[in-house]
Amino acid sequence: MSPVELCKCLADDTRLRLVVLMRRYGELCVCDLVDALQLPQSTVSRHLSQLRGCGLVSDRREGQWVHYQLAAQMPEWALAVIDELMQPATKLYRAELKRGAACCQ
Amino acid sequence: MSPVELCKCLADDTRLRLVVLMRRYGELCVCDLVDALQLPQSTVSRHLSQLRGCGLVSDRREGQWVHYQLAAQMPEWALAVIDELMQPATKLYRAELKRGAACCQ
DNA sequence: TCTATATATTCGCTTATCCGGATATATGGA
DNA sequence: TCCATATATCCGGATAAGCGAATATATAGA
Repeated sequence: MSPVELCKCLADDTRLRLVVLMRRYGELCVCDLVDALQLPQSTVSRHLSQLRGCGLVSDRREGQWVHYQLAAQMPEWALAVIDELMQPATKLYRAELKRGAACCQ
Repeated sequence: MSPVELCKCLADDTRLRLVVLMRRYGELCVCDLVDALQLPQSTVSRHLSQLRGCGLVSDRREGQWVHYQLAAQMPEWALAVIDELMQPATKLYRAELKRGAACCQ
Protein backbone atom coordinates (compact mmCIF):
# COMPACT_ATOMS: atom_id res chain seq x y z
CA MET A 1 0.00 0.00 0.00
CA SER A 2 1.36 3.39 -1.03
CA PRO A 3 0.56 6.75 0.57
CA VAL A 4 -1.57 7.74 -2.42
CA GLU A 5 -3.48 4.47 -2.32
CA LEU A 6 -4.24 4.95 1.36
CA CYS A 7 -5.47 8.48 0.71
CA LYS A 8 -7.69 7.28 -2.12
CA CYS A 9 -9.24 4.76 0.25
CA LEU A 10 -9.94 7.43 2.84
CA ALA A 11 -11.01 10.08 0.31
CA ASP A 12 -14.65 9.04 0.36
CA ASP A 13 -17.15 9.87 3.03
CA THR A 14 -18.65 6.41 3.21
CA ARG A 15 -15.33 4.61 3.40
CA LEU A 16 -13.91 6.96 5.99
CA ARG A 17 -17.01 6.49 8.15
CA LEU A 18 -16.61 2.72 7.88
CA VAL A 19 -12.97 2.98 8.92
CA VAL A 20 -13.80 5.28 11.82
CA LEU A 21 -16.49 2.91 13.05
CA MET A 22 -14.12 -0.05 12.91
CA ARG A 23 -11.33 1.86 14.60
CA ARG A 24 -13.75 2.84 17.36
CA TYR A 25 -15.66 -0.42 17.86
CA GLY A 26 -13.35 -3.09 16.51
CA GLU A 27 -14.91 -5.97 14.61
CA LEU A 28 -18.34 -5.23 13.11
CA CYS A 29 -20.68 -7.15 10.87
CA VAL A 30 -22.01 -5.71 7.65
CA CYS A 31 -25.56 -5.31 8.91
CA ASP A 32 -24.38 -3.20 11.84
CA LEU A 33 -22.42 -1.01 9.45
CA VAL A 34 -25.47 -0.68 7.22
CA ASP A 35 -27.54 0.34 10.24
CA ALA A 36 -24.94 2.83 11.44
CA LEU A 37 -24.47 4.47 8.05
CA GLN A 38 -28.09 4.20 6.90
CA LEU A 39 -27.08 3.44 3.36
CA PRO A 40 -28.16 0.69 0.93
CA GLN A 41 -26.53 -2.63 1.69
CA SER A 42 -25.01 -2.84 -1.76
CA THR A 43 -23.30 0.49 -1.28
CA VAL A 44 -21.77 -0.52 2.03
CA SER A 45 -20.72 -3.89 0.70
CA ARG A 46 -19.07 -2.36 -2.33
CA HIS A 47 -17.03 0.04 -0.22
CA LEU A 48 -16.03 -2.71 2.19
CA SER A 49 -14.84 -4.72 -0.77
CA GLN A 50 -12.70 -1.80 -1.88
CA LEU A 51 -11.21 -1.41 1.58
CA ARG A 52 -10.41 -5.11 1.63
CA GLY A 53 -8.83 -4.83 -1.80
CA CYS A 54 -6.54 -2.07 -0.51
CA GLY A 55 -5.54 -4.14 2.50
CA LEU A 56 -7.13 -1.75 4.97
CA VAL A 57 -9.60 -4.22 6.42
CA SER A 58 -9.93 -7.96 6.85
CA ASP A 59 -13.09 -10.02 6.92
CA ARG A 60 -14.15 -13.14 8.77
CA ARG A 61 -17.27 -15.14 8.07
CA GLU A 62 -19.23 -16.54 11.00
CA GLY A 63 -22.34 -18.32 9.84
CA GLN A 64 -24.47 -15.93 7.87
CA TRP A 65 -22.54 -12.95 9.07
CA VAL A 66 -19.33 -11.45 7.82
CA HIS A 67 -17.32 -9.42 10.30
CA TYR A 68 -14.94 -6.70 9.23
CA GLN A 69 -12.16 -5.03 11.13
CA LEU A 70 -9.08 -2.94 10.41
CA ALA A 71 -6.39 -5.22 9.03
CA ALA A 72 -3.84 -6.21 11.64
CA GLN A 73 -1.02 -6.27 9.08
CA MET A 74 -1.62 -2.69 7.98
CA PRO A 75 1.61 -0.63 7.81
CA GLU A 76 2.31 1.33 10.97
CA TRP A 77 2.26 4.68 9.16
CA ALA A 78 -1.16 3.90 7.69
CA LEU A 79 -2.68 3.27 11.09
CA ALA A 80 -0.98 6.43 12.32
CA VAL A 81 -2.69 8.41 9.55
CA ILE A 82 -6.05 6.92 10.46
CA ASP A 83 -5.48 7.82 14.09
CA GLU A 84 -4.66 11.41 13.20
CA LEU A 85 -7.97 11.60 11.36
CA MET A 86 -9.96 10.09 14.22
CA GLN A 87 -10.33 13.23 16.27
CA PRO A 88 -11.73 15.55 13.57
CA ALA A 89 -13.69 12.68 12.02
CA THR A 90 -15.27 11.72 15.32
CA LYS A 91 -16.77 15.18 15.57
CA LEU A 92 -18.17 15.03 12.04
CA TYR A 93 -19.54 11.50 12.31
CA ARG A 94 -21.13 11.74 15.73
CA ALA A 95 -24.48 10.38 14.52
CA GLU A 96 -22.95 7.29 12.91
CA LEU A 97 -20.87 6.57 15.98
CA LYS A 98 -23.94 6.87 18.18
CA ARG A 99 -25.88 4.44 16.02
CA GLY A 100 -22.83 2.20 15.99
CA ALA A 101 -22.71 2.24 19.76
CA ALA A 102 -26.36 1.21 19.90
CA CYS A 103 -26.04 -1.99 17.89
CA CYS A 104 -22.38 -2.94 18.20
CA GLN A 105 -22.44 -3.94 21.85
CA MET B 1 -10.97 21.47 5.81
CA SER B 2 -12.46 18.06 6.59
CA PRO B 3 -10.60 14.75 6.82
CA VAL B 4 -12.13 13.61 3.53
CA GLU B 5 -11.14 16.84 1.80
CA LEU B 6 -7.56 16.46 2.99
CA CYS B 7 -7.46 12.89 1.74
CA LYS B 8 -8.82 13.92 -1.65
CA CYS B 9 -6.03 16.50 -1.89
CA LEU B 10 -3.40 13.91 -1.11
CA ALA B 11 -5.01 11.14 -3.18
CA ASP B 12 -3.18 12.10 -6.35
CA ASP B 13 0.39 11.33 -7.17
CA THR B 14 1.21 14.77 -8.53
CA ARG B 15 -0.33 16.64 -5.61
CA LEU B 16 1.31 14.42 -3.02
CA ARG B 17 4.69 14.93 -4.66
CA LEU B 18 4.16 18.69 -4.58
CA VAL B 19 3.27 18.54 -0.90
CA VAL B 20 6.26 16.35 -0.11
CA LEU B 21 8.60 18.72 -1.93
CA MET B 22 7.25 21.73 -0.05
CA ARG B 23 7.39 19.93 3.27
CA ARG B 24 10.99 19.02 2.57
CA TYR B 25 12.30 22.24 1.03
CA GLY B 26 9.90 24.92 2.26
CA GLU B 27 8.95 27.68 -0.14
CA LEU B 28 9.35 26.82 -3.83
CA CYS B 29 8.49 28.58 -7.04
CA VAL B 30 6.39 26.99 -9.74
CA CYS B 31 9.25 26.59 -12.19
CA ASP B 32 11.28 24.61 -9.66
CA LEU B 33 8.29 22.37 -9.04
CA VAL B 34 7.85 21.87 -12.76
CA ASP B 35 11.53 20.93 -13.05
CA ALA B 36 11.37 18.56 -10.11
CA LEU B 37 8.22 16.79 -11.29
CA GLN B 38 9.01 16.93 -15.02
CA LEU B 39 5.40 17.55 -15.91
CA PRO B 40 3.74 20.17 -18.15
CA GLN B 41 3.50 23.56 -16.47
CA SER B 42 -0.28 23.64 -16.86
CA THR B 43 -0.59 20.36 -15.01
CA VAL B 44 1.53 21.55 -12.09
CA SER B 45 -0.24 24.88 -11.94
CA ARG B 46 -3.66 23.25 -11.94
CA HIS B 47 -2.74 20.98 -9.04
CA LEU B 48 -1.22 23.88 -7.10
CA SER B 49 -4.43 25.78 -7.60
CA GLN B 50 -6.37 22.84 -6.17
CA LEU B 51 -4.09 22.65 -3.17
CA ARG B 52 -4.56 26.36 -2.61
CA GLY B 53 -8.33 25.97 -2.89
CA CYS B 54 -8.24 23.31 -0.16
CA GLY B 55 -6.17 25.54 2.10
CA LEU B 56 -3.18 23.23 2.03
CA VAL B 57 -0.75 25.70 0.51
CA SER B 58 -0.32 29.45 0.28
CA ASP B 59 1.25 31.44 -2.52
CA ARG B 60 3.29 34.62 -2.66
CA ARG B 61 4.16 36.52 -5.78
CA GLU B 62 7.63 37.99 -6.12
CA GLY B 63 8.11 39.66 -9.46
CA GLN B 64 7.51 37.14 -12.19
CA TRP B 65 7.69 34.25 -9.78
CA VAL B 66 5.06 32.78 -7.55
CA HIS B 67 6.28 30.90 -4.51
CA TYR B 68 4.25 28.19 -2.86
CA GLN B 69 4.59 26.65 0.58
CA LEU B 70 2.50 24.61 2.97
CA ALA B 71 -0.09 26.86 4.54
CA ALA B 72 0.88 28.02 8.02
CA GLN B 73 -2.75 28.04 9.19
CA MET B 74 -3.31 24.41 8.26
CA PRO B 75 -5.01 22.40 11.05
CA GLU B 76 -2.58 20.60 13.29
CA TRP B 77 -4.04 17.18 12.48
CA ALA B 78 -3.63 17.84 8.75
CA LEU B 79 0.06 18.56 9.09
CA ALA B 80 0.37 15.50 11.31
CA VAL B 81 -1.15 13.37 8.54
CA ILE B 82 1.28 14.82 6.00
CA ASP B 83 4.18 14.08 8.34
CA GLU B 84 3.07 10.47 8.75
CA LEU B 85 3.13 10.15 4.97
CA MET B 86 6.56 11.73 4.60
CA GLN B 87 8.60 8.66 5.42
CA PRO B 88 7.01 6.20 2.96
CA ALA B 89 6.57 8.97 0.38
CA THR B 90 10.20 10.01 0.59
CA LYS B 91 11.23 6.53 -0.45
CA LEU B 92 8.86 6.52 -3.42
CA TYR B 93 9.69 10.01 -4.60
CA ARG B 94 13.45 9.87 -4.30
CA ALA B 95 14.03 11.13 -7.85
CA GLU B 96 11.78 14.18 -7.44
CA LEU B 97 13.41 15.07 -4.15
CA LYS B 98 16.85 14.78 -5.71
CA ARG B 99 15.88 17.10 -8.57
CA GLY B 100 14.27 19.41 -6.03
CA ALA B 101 17.52 19.53 -4.06
CA ALA B 102 19.39 20.50 -7.22
CA CYS B 103 17.38 23.61 -8.05
CA CYS B 104 15.82 24.64 -4.75
CA GLN B 105 18.97 25.87 -3.06
C1' DT C 1 -35.49 -29.62 0.27
C1' DC C 2 -37.60 -25.15 0.92
C1' DT C 3 -37.46 -20.61 2.98
C1' DA C 4 -35.56 -16.63 5.27
C1' DT C 5 -31.67 -13.86 6.23
C1' DA C 6 -27.03 -11.97 5.24
C1' DT C 7 -23.82 -10.59 1.99
C1' DA C 8 -21.64 -9.98 -2.67
C1' DT C 9 -21.83 -8.83 -7.38
C1' DT C 10 -23.76 -7.07 -11.71
C1' DC C 11 -25.46 -3.44 -14.46
C1' DG C 12 -26.50 0.92 -16.55
C1' DC C 13 -26.16 5.44 -15.48
C1' DT C 14 -24.38 9.87 -13.74
C1' DT C 15 -20.85 12.64 -12.08
C1' DA C 16 -16.14 13.70 -10.91
C1' DT C 17 -11.39 13.82 -12.04
C1' DC C 18 -7.37 14.17 -14.74
C1' DC C 19 -4.78 15.43 -18.86
C1' DG C 20 -2.09 18.76 -21.62
C1' DG C 21 -2.07 21.84 -25.71
C1' DA C 22 -3.52 26.32 -26.53
C1' DT C 23 -4.36 30.65 -24.90
C1' DA C 24 -4.65 34.51 -21.58
C1' DT C 25 -2.52 37.32 -18.02
C1' DA C 26 1.25 39.43 -15.38
C1' DT C 27 5.80 41.14 -14.72
C1' DG C 28 10.56 42.85 -15.96
C1' DG C 29 13.74 44.64 -19.03
C1' DA C 30 15.24 46.56 -23.55
C1' DT D 1 5.98 50.10 -26.30
C1' DC D 2 7.59 45.49 -27.49
C1' DC D 3 9.38 41.13 -26.25
C1' DA D 4 10.68 37.29 -23.20
C1' DT D 5 9.65 34.74 -19.21
C1' DA D 6 6.57 32.97 -15.58
C1' DT D 7 2.19 31.57 -14.30
C1' DA D 8 -2.89 30.78 -14.62
C1' DT D 9 -6.89 29.45 -17.00
C1' DC D 10 -9.65 27.42 -20.74
C1' DC D 11 -11.16 23.66 -23.31
C1' DG D 12 -12.45 19.17 -25.18
C1' DG D 13 -11.77 14.58 -24.47
C1' DA D 14 -10.59 10.34 -21.80
C1' DT D 15 -10.85 7.72 -17.70
C1' DA D 16 -12.28 6.73 -13.11
C1' DA D 17 -15.50 6.65 -9.36
C1' DG D 18 -19.84 6.49 -7.20
C1' DC D 19 -24.75 5.14 -7.00
C1' DG D 20 -28.50 1.76 -5.87
C1' DA D 21 -31.98 -1.44 -7.72
C1' DA D 22 -31.85 -6.00 -9.17
C1' DT D 23 -29.88 -10.28 -8.95
C1' DA D 24 -26.75 -13.99 -7.41
C1' DT D 25 -24.63 -16.62 -3.70
C1' DA D 26 -24.09 -18.51 0.95
C1' DT D 27 -25.71 -20.14 5.29
C1' DA D 28 -29.12 -21.54 8.96
C1' DG D 29 -33.09 -23.61 10.29
C1' DA D 30 -37.65 -25.79 9.54
